[in-house]
Amino acid sequence: METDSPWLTEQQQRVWRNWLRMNTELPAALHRQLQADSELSLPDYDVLVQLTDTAEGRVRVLDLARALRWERSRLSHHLKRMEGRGLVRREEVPADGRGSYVVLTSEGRAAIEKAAPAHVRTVRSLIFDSVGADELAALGAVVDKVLARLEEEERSRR
Amino acid sequence: METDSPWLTEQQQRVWRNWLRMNTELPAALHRQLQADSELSLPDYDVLVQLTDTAEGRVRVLDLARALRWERSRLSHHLKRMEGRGLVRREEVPADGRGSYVVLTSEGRAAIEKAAPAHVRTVRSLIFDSVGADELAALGAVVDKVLARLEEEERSRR
DNA sequence: CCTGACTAGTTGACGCGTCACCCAGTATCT
DNA sequence: AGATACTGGGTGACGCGTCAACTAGTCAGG
Repeated sequence: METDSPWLTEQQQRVWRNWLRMNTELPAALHRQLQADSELSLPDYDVLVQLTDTAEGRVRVLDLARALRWERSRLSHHLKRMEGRGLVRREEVPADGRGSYVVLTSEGRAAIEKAAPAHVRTVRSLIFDSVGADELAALGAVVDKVLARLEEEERSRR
Repeated sequence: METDSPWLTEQQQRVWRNWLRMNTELPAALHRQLQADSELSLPDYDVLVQLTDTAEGRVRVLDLARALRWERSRLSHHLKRMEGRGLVRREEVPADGRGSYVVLTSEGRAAIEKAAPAHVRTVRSLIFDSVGADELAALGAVVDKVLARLEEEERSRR
């Protein structure tokens, strides 16, 4: 009814619109920088980070999907493209005929080592350099709350 | 601000990762809800909102693109799909043989009127219900700063 | 009027992401 | 051993988004 009003307050609307806009423009800016300084996309970067974090740069596809919080299908598509560009390679799993490993190639390792410093610099420059520790804490609190709600919603969906 | 230290602090990393995750999961959740309650996608919704905000539900394509901050190409692609589903219609502009109007059809109007309440409810439930006015202000401040940096970066790019 | 620059909008190709479905290998139960 | 279910992973189709190239209409200068 009118008591819990169906719309957003002025302030909420303003923050919401800007938030949405930032959420489209920030990834776009990061993507541009990454493309300018390397041949990597943002998702490429995420995959390569996971692989470098792993001993031997070798992971089971499903483990990688879980670490990235990606769907198996999405990862499969993406790995196919990355494999085509020589960034990763697939290997069979001796113990399980269904599974496969994803292995970081030397090109892949070289690519992310080349790209990482400028990428981190860009993240810092676009966000953290202008956001103090107190603001960061407030932001973190909001993000955590929204994530908690999203998880709640996800649980209730199953 | 220590622009020379190459990595992020612990706190910054934590907030950054959660932020990224929220930025992928929040649109996904909103999209799911919209699809469940209507036949609209999030971009469809944005387009329809603009059209209903306009007198007569009739806008020049370029004006629409500017209002949405979309590229002309993206809008053109999207309008083609929406036109195929009967949500909008194109009309010629008498005064300028190049241009065209986008017109909201009655199906389009019905679709967004049906979808809007649940969508707003979801936004409120996922975000604003758990974020107080003080936190909202802090969030707004951060968002504004990041947007300012993005605009600065965009200007320097041209 | 004609030519050249500019503008409105479209198209095609490609990367990204989801959904529905498929396939093959493994585990289990009898 | 054979039927069945489950699991790891892949595919195809389609919507979304960007980039580069294109078409057609307009406009300004000669």
